[in-house]
This record gives sequence, structure tokens and C-alpha cells, in this order.
Amino acid sequence: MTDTRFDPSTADGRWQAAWEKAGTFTANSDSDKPKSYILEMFPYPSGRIHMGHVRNYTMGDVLARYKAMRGFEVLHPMGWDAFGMPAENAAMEKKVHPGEWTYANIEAMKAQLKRIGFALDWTREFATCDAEYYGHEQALFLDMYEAGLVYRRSSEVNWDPVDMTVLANEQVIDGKGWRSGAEVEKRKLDQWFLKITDFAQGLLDGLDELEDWPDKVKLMQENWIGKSSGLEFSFDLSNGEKLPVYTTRPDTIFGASFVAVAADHPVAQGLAGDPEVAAFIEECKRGGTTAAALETAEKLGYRTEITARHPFTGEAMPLFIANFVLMDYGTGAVMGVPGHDQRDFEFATKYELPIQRVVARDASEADAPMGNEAESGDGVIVNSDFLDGQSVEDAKAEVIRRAEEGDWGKGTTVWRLRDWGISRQRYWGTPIPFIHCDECGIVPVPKDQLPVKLPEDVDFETPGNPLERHATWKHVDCPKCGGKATRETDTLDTFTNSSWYFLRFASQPADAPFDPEEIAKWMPVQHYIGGIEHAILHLLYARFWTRALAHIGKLDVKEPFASLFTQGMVTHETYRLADRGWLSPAEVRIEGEKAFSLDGGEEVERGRVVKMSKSKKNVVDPDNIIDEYGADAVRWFMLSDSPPERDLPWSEAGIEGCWRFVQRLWRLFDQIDESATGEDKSLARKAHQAIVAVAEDIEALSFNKAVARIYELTGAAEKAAPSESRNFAIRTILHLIAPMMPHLAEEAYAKLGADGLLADAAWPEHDPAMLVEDEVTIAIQHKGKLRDTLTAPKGASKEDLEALALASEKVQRSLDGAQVRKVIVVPDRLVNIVT
RNA sequence: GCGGGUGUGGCGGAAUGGUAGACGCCGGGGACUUAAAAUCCCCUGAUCCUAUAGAUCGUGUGGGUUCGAGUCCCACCACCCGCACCA
Repeated sequence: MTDTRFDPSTADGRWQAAWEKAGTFTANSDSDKPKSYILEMFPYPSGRIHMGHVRNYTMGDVLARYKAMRGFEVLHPMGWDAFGMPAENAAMEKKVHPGEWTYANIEAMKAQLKRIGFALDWTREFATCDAEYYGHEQALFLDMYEAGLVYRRSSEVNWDPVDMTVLANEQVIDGKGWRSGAEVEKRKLDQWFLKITDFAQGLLDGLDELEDWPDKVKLMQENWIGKSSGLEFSFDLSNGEKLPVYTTRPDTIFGASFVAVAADHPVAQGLAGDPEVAAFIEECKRGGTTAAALETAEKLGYRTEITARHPFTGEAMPLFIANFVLMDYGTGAVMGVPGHDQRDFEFATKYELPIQRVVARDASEADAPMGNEAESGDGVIVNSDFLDGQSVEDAKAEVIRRAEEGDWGKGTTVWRLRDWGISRQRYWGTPIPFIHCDECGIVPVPKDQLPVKLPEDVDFETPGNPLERHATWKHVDCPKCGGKATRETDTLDTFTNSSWYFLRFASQPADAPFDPEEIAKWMPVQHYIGGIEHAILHLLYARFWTRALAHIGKLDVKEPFASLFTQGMVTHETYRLADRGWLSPAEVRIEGEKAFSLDGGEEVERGRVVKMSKSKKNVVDPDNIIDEYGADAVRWFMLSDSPPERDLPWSEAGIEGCWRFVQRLWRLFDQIDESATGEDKSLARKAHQAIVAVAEDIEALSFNKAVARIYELTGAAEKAAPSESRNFAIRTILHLIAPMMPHLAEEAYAKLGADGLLADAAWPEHDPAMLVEDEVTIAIQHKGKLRDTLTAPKGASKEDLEALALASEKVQRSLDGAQVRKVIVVPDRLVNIVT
């Protein structure tokens, strides 16, 4: 080896071509090797790969390459989550067809991914907007329909009254439409739903089996599913009707001071003849449909003339129509207990309703005044007749028992999880394969007519759904009676596309969505890696689809992702000029603490380090970085320093450091000296320890720790004199970095005269006998502080360590003649002297 | 508002309840060089100090448990993620 520098601009492409030619990363489902399916959440083809993608895919790539070195047949595929709103926005803004825009983006991004040298099986690539893919999805959707998992009902959407279109939540800003600026209204439409609630118990129980999922994600899903037990009972209303309500706190029933129903509750609708009531219901329709908007909005109520009779006291309580009661949860009506529910408390304060304490820390505090918020904690029931003195738990059971005995209510389980509304009034998605016929009603499209393809000739001149206004597309003959009928113009939520793509990666026959036998070879995904922002929706929907498909006999897998890892974001400092707004890092020059704009030279305000985003312009383009430093330095940066679950701050200095390390390794690999003899036991031991430690770190996805260990071994190998041990250490480093910096590693491997590709080589073996240290450093503490350290043979007795510690001059100085009361000895660790 | 998470030097971070700051970046000093780049070596938490020694403080804040707490417990603060039509 004579080259003094590693040149990625030639080496990267050469090795990428070599891997491609050899088919190194093509997964063979017929292999005898154990299988390992490594998957990263597939990207939306927005146009450019960003650093977040690079980080995500680098992590998966290291795992995939490492697993291959450990003798696994690895499936590591890539594709495109290609339906969605940005394509329609581009169509409106740039007058380009969503499909054209999307496929062009895919080509550009694929080229970018290839430059980074990912070990991907591109033979399995697809985009969810391929008619082949969404056709199979339509077939699966029809299977679910036949199994009774699909239904239609009316549900609210955000309606922009100026653009006359349905808005997504993200298109509603401060309650107004993002383009029109008009105040958004809630509007009811007939929409399609999937019965995810049928699987609530299974989805909840299944979490227990997911041992390699982060506890935080399981907890979030558990809370989202939200199983609760409580009491459902009916109030007798003064108008003679009965009003069913649901409460999780029947123990507080004596604290009830009002009853409230949702604005779209039948009782409220029944009063809408009164103009005042109608006006209030209209008022409640204002604003968006999100939970956050509803819960942060000011609590509003309308006091009706109706009263509700308390089931125990017989007291007449006012009935309100209230904006904070959700029709979708429970019965759409609640009993208000202001003392022990924060929303009820705020409502009661505003409308001057009684706030009665019915739970106290102990019985003596029954008359303690309420503070300025509700008390939702545990305690003893007070001011509640026969419940007084009982625990919250006992009182719940007691009230349910009495309700059931008196036959006016019953204990019920209620779920927070709602059925999944999958209708979207948009073009760029999977057409829902149904036909509306005046004679036959709703008719599924016969399977032999799938896929129902999107029409190409659509216009985006006006907002709203182009499928709805297309001249011919929706007009069809009814498959049942042959009469005139229309296609469903709603498309499927794009979350359905990502709910089964991992199955299609594992098996892609032409005539079926997947082949269960092929699926069985690969599933479940052994490592699934993606952003924490998908902790609930995507992951829950994918779990649901998997269970639903198993339920209808299409699949023999219950949980799609055996282990899950949620990686942090890539962040960058922000730059801002008062008169020009945000500046990108490429427009800024850093000098010490200060920053200046490159063109004008004026001082730029250095802002916080936040997630890279177009809006703040704090992005760096992976292509530019690879041009400058090559793929391996970028990959190394992505793995270094920050733990993978935390945010990674991008910095120019950091990538420079990685670049230097690439060159440092290149020089080290040149220093293998075949003529060297002799043993360096300390260095050899470090190499063996590193083999074990780096493997453990990679398997735990603690890439930053693996990186630190490689730095340490590199430092030790650089300092050591030539020896056989040193050659071994250098070769070890070459193998350890192979999954992380594959181009550099292949180049050095070839130059060292090896046959074949390092990508096909095995992970190095370690000698267990070489792992054990024979000496340890013992810390000596006095008064809880370190006073001295000493070196002792590993496994030295407590008595010996104590004697050695007390013999230390520094320790004696610290003791200063004080009486030793106690000595705590932790073998091979420390001695703590207590005086 | 509700649910979940994070917090350690100038910066990213390491640390089975047992030597806090491994490793990297930045910074400082030096070597090499006509010079620079590249490379190599040393120093680098704060304060005090009689300064190759030593002391005190220090892991978001305030308490607690323990011989010993970054780690366990309680309360609080700040920031981040999600909240069902963004993907």
C-alpha cells in the first residue's frame, strides 16, 4: 500500500459496483442459513434524502451487515411510502402530476441512497403508489370487508367553507384553513371505518409479548388503547327521557352537581328547535376536530331547562350541552363531579355550580376546603352517605353493585381506542374499491376487476377531490344489477399503505399480496427502526393489520415487529437575520462564538439547536457532505457520540473529525508488518475484549459505545510497537469497522491481499481466555470521598484489600488518627473506610 | 389540556448503587516544516491554594434513603415527541 490517503471519490463507487455485481445483498429465501429481517421505516419520497433518513438507514445497515457477518441470511429491503398530500400540493403549486412528481423524487432519492453504500436488496423495491401494490391492498381491504371488519358511518371532518374542501389537521392553523384563512367548521360525512376496536384486547395483550420494544412505546400504546372499567347508568330526565352516561369514577357519584352531553348528542339535537340551543350547537361546530384543540379550547356550556335526577339523592341537577364532551367516547354524556375531575372543575367554576368534596386524605378532612383545582388522587370517601369511610376502589365496586342490584346501571369496560376512519377525500391515495348503486346499495368491486386504478387525467386547478369532479372515472355499471352506478371517490388513509408493506417486501407474488409460506421464512421483522413520532399510530395500525390478516386466515403472524428501536432526530444550530429571516448553514461563516453571513458579512444571530427542517433552513444536504468527505465519514458521524435514541447535533467540526479518523485508520491499516514477531499481551487482550464489546454494543444498537471502543483500540494499536499482536489488533479493527465504514474496510482488505469481499467475511473470533484481566484498580474512600487508589491482583481477599487500604499513606493522612468504625470492602472494586 | 420521554464539563456523551466526566469535538501549548496543510505529543470541569502535593464544590432544582446516589424514592422546573386527516 503506497497511497497516503484514502480517496472515497473513487473507492466508494467501485465497491458499491462490486457489491451490486456480486448480488451481495440480495436476500435468498431458500438459504439454509438462519434468517434475519432488518427493516427501517420506509421514506416518503419528498424529493431529497435528509440527514434523518441517513441516520435511520445507517443504523439498520450496520445491523444488516453485522448480522450477515454472523452467518445470517439477511433481508434488508427498501421502498417508498409514496401516497400522500405533498404530491397533491406540488400538483397545485407546480402544475405537475402527483405521479410524475413522486416517481421523479423516487429516482433522485434512490440515487442518493445508493451513494451511501447501504446493504439494501433493491430487487424487492416498490412504491405504494404502484398500481400493482395498491391493487393487492384493495384485495386485502375487500377481504376485511367480507370478514365484517369494514363499515360506514357518519363522522366529522374539518371543513373549509371558502375552499369548499376537507382539510387535514395539519392544514388547520389556529382554527383556520391554511390557504383560505377561513374559520374551519366541523362537518359530518359518511365515511369508511376499520374495526380496530374488535382487536383492542388482543392489541393490548400483545404488548406483553413484545419484550424487545421500548417500555415507553408500549406504555403509550397501552394508554392510547385506554381500557377502563366503570359504571354505565341512566339518569331520569325531567322531560321523561333516560340519559345513559358512563363514568370511570362511580365512587364520586355523590359529588355530582351537573350532567353534560355533547353538542351532537341526540338530547341536544332534540332541543335544537330552540334558536338559542341551535346557535350554541353551531358555536360548538367552530374550530377543528383535534383532541388538543378540543381540550385546550375554553369550556363552554349551555344550560338547558331539563334536569337530571340523582340516582341516590334524588336531587335535580342541571343538564348542560358542553363543548368538551366527546360524542365518540363512552355514551357522549357525562356526570360532572367538579371536585375530582379537572375539566368538570373548570366548567363548574365558570358556571357557578356546586363543588363538593367527596374524597379526602382521611375522614377527618371531610370538610377541608377545595383548592383551586380538582383532586383526582386516591383517598377515603366522605360526604357520601353509605360510601363514607370506604376506599376509592371499594366505593367503585359498591356503587356498581348497587346499580346492578337496583337494575339501573351496570359495570362496563370502555376503550379509549376508536375505530379507524380510513376515508380521505383526496386523489393521491388507494381508491376504495366500492361502487354505490341506487338499486343494490354498496357493492364491492369484483376482485377480478382490481386494481381500481387512479385516472391519470386529473386537474388540480381547484381545491377538493379531483376524483369527485372527474368527467368519467366514477361513472360505472353496477357489478350486481348492471345499472348505472358510481365509484366511491374516497381514497384510503396512507397509513394503510404502511400497515402491510413489510409483508410485501418479504414476499411479492404477482397474483396475490403475499405468499404465507415465504412470509413464514422471514417474519417477524427482527429489527424495526424508525422515529419515535410513529410510536402510536403507524405501529398500532401495522400491528392491527397483521392481526386482522391473521384473523381472516391470510397470515400466521400476530406481531409484525419482534423488536423495535426508535431513533432520535438529527439537529442543527439555527441562524437568523432580523431582516432576512432564517439562513442555511451553507450561507453562514462561523468565527469563534460569532457567525456572519457569507454574502453580506453582517453578524448573524446563532439560535437554538433544533430538528433539521426546511422552515428553519438548518439543513445540510447529504449529497454535499458525501461529495466532500465520502460515504464512510458520514456513516461514522451518524453512529458516533450521541446514543441512537437521542438527538444527534450535526456539526461541521464533527464531520471533520470523522474524516480525520477515516484517514487515521487508512494509515494504520498500512502498518501491518508481516515480519514483526513477538507478543504484546496487553494489546492482544484489548483486541479480544473489543471483539466481544463491539458485538454486544451493535446488538444493543449502542453504536456510540461501539465507536468509542474502536477509537480506544485504534489509539492503543497506534502506540504499540510492531508485533504479531499488533498485526492481529489492526486486522481486528478492520473487521470491526466493516459494517460501519464498508468502503474503507473493503479497500484496505483488498490492499492487504485478501480474496473476495469483506462483506462476505465472518465476524472475528475471540479467545475467551484472553478477556480476563489479572490486575484491578481498587478505589479507597474515606468520608465518602476518593482518597487513593491501589492495584491489586484480581480476586484478592477482603482482608488483604482492607490491610492494603489502611496501609496507604494518603489514607492515613485523611484519617488523621480518627477511630475506624467500619470498613466496607467490595472485592475488585473499592474499600470504604467509615469513621 | 392529556399521554410519553429527556436533562452530566465550552459541546456530543461514558459510568451492574461503588474512582463522575471513558471516547470524540472544540480550545491551549509544543514538535515537524523556509512556510502552510497534513501528522504527532502534552494539557484541558469549577473554585481555592503554601501549586509535581492538597482541599472544597460539582450530574436541571429542592428534599429523602444509604457506609456510598448521575443511578433508588418524593416534589418541582425546562425542553422534546404524540394526541386519531402530516408522514
